[in-house]
Amino acid sequence: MDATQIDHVRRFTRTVTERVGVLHEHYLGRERPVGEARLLWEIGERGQDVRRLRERLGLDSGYVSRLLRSLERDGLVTVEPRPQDRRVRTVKLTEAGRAERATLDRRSDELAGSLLAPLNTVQRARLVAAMAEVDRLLTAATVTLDAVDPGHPDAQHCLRAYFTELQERFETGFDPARSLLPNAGDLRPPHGLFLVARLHGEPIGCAGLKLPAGAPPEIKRMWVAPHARGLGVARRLLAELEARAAEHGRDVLRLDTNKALTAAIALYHSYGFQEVAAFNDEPYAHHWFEKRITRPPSE
Amino acid sequence: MDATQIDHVRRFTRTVTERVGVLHEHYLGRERPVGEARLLWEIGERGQDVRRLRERLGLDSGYVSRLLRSLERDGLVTVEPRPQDRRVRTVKLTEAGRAERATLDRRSDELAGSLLAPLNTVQRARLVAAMAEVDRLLTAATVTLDAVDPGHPDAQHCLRAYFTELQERFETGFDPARSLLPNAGDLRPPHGLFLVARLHGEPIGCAGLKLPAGAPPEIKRMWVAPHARGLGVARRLLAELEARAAEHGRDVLRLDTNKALTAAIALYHSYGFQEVAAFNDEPYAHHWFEKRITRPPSE
DNA sequence: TCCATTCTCTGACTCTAGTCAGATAATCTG
DNA sequence: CAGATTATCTGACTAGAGTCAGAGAATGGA
Repeated sequence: MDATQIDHVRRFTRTVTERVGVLHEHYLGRERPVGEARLLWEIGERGQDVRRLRERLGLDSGYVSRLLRSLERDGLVTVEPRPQDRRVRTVKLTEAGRAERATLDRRSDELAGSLLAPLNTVQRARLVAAMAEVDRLLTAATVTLDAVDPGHPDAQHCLRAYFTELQERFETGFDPARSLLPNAGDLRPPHGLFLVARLHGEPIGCAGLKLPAGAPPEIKRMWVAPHARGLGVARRLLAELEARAAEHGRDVLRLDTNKALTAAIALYHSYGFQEVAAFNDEPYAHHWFEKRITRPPSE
Repeated sequence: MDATQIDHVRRFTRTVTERVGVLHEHYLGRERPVGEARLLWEIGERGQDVRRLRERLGLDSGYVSRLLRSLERDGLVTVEPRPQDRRVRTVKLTEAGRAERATLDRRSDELAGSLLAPLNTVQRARLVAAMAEVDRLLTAATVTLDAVDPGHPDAQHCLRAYFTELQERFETGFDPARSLLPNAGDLRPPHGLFLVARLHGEPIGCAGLKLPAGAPPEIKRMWVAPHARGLGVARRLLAELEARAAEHGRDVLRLDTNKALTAAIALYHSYGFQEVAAFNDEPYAHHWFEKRITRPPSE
């Protein structure tokens, strides 16, 4: 990370906070305080639990409560206990609330328009492309990787989604019980580990590492949610597993995969894996890969 | 401006305000309120007039005064009347103020670093490049063009800078009195007009249009400050003059230029001007251009 | 010289945004 | 069923950010 990079980022944050920040206030913070507007937005068309709102916006419970009272007074929302659990309260937009949210929506469009308006067609296209790139990479930078127990709800969520996807994509279908790793529970220390990738707290990907005694470690159950693809999450998962395997003193990494998973196969190649002869009799595998582990790539 | 462009911009502002905005608060708003920090930053190493600070930050005079008192109490700045005009007060950083500003500076670097940290080398390079592009184009979008009297201080500033530059770049030097337009005062209605481009209120470029009765309008005195080049300001000035000439019912636009101004010549070509035979005897001109005016390009 | 103007400051406000310490009600656990 | 836990609410605060109406000093112009 060199000084000119830092300098560019600083210029960027300065320009953006000045230009976008100021306009943001100007367009969105007009007749409604920003806190209420954010809440109104986050409630969404279909309603939300108060608890979730608090989590999503990272706000104090008392504060949210007060904001909701204010929105309620203005007739924009209704707050009611959830029938199944009357401690939890659910917020819904009223007709007026929906209308207010729609104007916020329109303001957002106006803001976007005002940023583009002074530019000519070529500049606009470039700005939009650059913004999409910044958006994508900043989003990628907020993805966190954590080792969790394979039984953790987030891990289970990813595994279920993974199995469903395999079921759809393999020509033979997929039944985890017939695979060589029927039980993901094996992917916990000391026999392995399991990583979950999260974006804004939501699980969006996973990868497991099997650490058999006396045999090379194997990558298993790697998956990234469709909406999170293109962020480099899979590559980060690979790098993290490689680093962890190295920490365990291992010097080679293995994996097997199905011919239907073309994107994954391309990733393994580009990440430095070499195709090798079958080293197990996984019924769903068509390709086997191996990579010698060095120190984790210094950055 | 289509819907997917708007959508990309909206995603961008959302991601950026969430990620950059939050970190900004976290890193910069620590021991000092944001208002004071901004002020401290804007004072700069060499001191500033209070009036200028107010203008730059767009703050109420009472508010700035209060912020300065607070910084003064903390021993970070000294405020003194300016000897020439004792109404105006000038703020200077003390040693402690300079130190505080340096820590803000370091925090800014840390913020930038934290944005880049989770990414790998390739992603970093891409993010930085995209940020530089966004920065450049958002800056370009904040440039304003206004018709002013050629005698306006901002116009005079640009003309002086323009003449100085020509003096340096023409092999023969340049003396405005020997040119065909000795007096820029002719570039005011009804015989012409004069545009000034400004960025954050500072003049960064200009262009004049001569509207002689019975002859095609001519572009004169077009200049963009070196630090503002690459923002498409010259192109915008051309487009604006073209539109104004069209409003005056004119259907052709002319200009002459010196062979030393290669970038300008390239711009004229790419903007649709055709080189023509000399239509005047401007002593400093080597090339003469003409363009038929249509309706201003619709965007 | 006097009056208008410019620049800054002070006092008295307002509104957001948010924190913190309980109180209360519903639900879960043993 | 008692006690712990969870989800929400209320009251009492604080700090930041800014507005507005003058007051007062210095300066410029007729």
